[in-house]
Amino acid sequence: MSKSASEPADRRRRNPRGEGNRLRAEILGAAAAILEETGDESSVTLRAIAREVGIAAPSIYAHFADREAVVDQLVADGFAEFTATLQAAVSPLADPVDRLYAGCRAYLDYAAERPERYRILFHHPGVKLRQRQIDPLARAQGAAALDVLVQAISECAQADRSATNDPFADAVAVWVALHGLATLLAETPDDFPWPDRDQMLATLVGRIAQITP
Amino acid sequence: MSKSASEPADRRRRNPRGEGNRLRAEILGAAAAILEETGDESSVTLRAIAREVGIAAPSIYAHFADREAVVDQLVADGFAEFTATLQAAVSPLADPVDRLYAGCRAYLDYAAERPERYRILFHHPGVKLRQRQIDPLARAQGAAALDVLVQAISECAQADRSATNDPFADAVAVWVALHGLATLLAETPDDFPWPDRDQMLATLVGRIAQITP
DNA sequence: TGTACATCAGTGAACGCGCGTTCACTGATGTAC
DNA sequence: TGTACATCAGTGAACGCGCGTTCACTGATGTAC
Repeated sequence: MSKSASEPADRRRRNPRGEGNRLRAEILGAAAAILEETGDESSVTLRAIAREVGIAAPSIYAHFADREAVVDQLVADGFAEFTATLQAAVSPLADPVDRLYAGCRAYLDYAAERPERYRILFHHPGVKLRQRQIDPLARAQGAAALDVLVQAISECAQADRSATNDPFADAVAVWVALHGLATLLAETPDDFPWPDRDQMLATLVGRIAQITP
Repeated sequence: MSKSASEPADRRRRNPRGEGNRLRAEILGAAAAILEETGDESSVTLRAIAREVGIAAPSIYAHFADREAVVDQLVADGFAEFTATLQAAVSPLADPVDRLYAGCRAYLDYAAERPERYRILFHHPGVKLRQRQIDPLARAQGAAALDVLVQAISECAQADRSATNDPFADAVAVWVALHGLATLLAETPDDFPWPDRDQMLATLVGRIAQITP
């Protein structure tokens, strides 16, 4: 009916000349949606993406070299988003202990809200994939995410709020614990008797980073 | 050549009447091998299993209802094996702190030696799978594995070697940390600057379970 | 001991499906005149 | 302003593949007599 030319939801209207990137973004969005809905990376097929977007499958090749390239971009974008989320959670706070806990909470929240998106950041199925070059940008983003924890713990130590004498090792330990908690929360049967989330965080983060009470 | 009748490696000799279970075991072994080699559950196909064992694919249906049943059995057997490994590591030791650390070390060793086998214990890809009934036996085995940690920490507390006042919550926290460490050790790039494994264990287990020095 | 026969572990061909990818193409859009 | 044309975003048919699963079957094994 109403074919108002500027309607952004007016989907299958072909994109004007310079704006091929609109389709590119739609492809990535559809891929992310399928990943989250199915909970299975192997369900993110070019044909499923094309169905979701409403295009023909070969149209994707104008924007990505192959299926692998789409998934790689999903991982790269996910790392950027994840790291930005952590940094945004930490930056407005002044107290170093508050910053540490806020970063950890943001970590768990991200994993809870986008469990599959989170998962693909740290799991690359298939031996061949694991031997493939890891995108250096994604790598840097991952390092930046870990650095949020390293910095927070260092600040705690400087403010005499942490007894750590190896902030990096302790940040890695906190990361390990957060990763375990994030993934197991998503996999555990509904009736598993999880302790309270904040008690859990206090146990894991507070004790591992040796936060003084 | 030598067709010595009792040769166990004499593969494609048809099994005698009552021993159809021999093929069943071969199927599971092949499935486990494929899983570990490819690092990808979706590579464990009935046809791949049949190729590996040296049978026709439909032969599998005499022993399993469908592909799903094979993977389910892999998970169930994995849980039994994993739990038995933990218990075996703990049982010969007397000192409660030694028992706790031995259990944790066995946990990490199992995950390092059979990374994919370990992974499928705690990750069920696909939303539908996650809604499927979890095998009650596997569930009980999982609870028994966690119980190794709960008992060890309780014993530490009773021997005044741990300051915990909630052994279950602290055992869950240790489990979370072990799971995170086990999975991240397998996924991290080769040049990631991991702290020493025993330092890592001391940090995670010692601090979380509040082991007194 | 010898023979006929029932059992049942395993087979081979076939099905329909969804996939990634290729290829030659179409037709709306923007531009040159 | 009007028309011819080049561009290029997106198409539709087709390919070969590996998959799960079905079906009617085969033929070695063990047993009954």
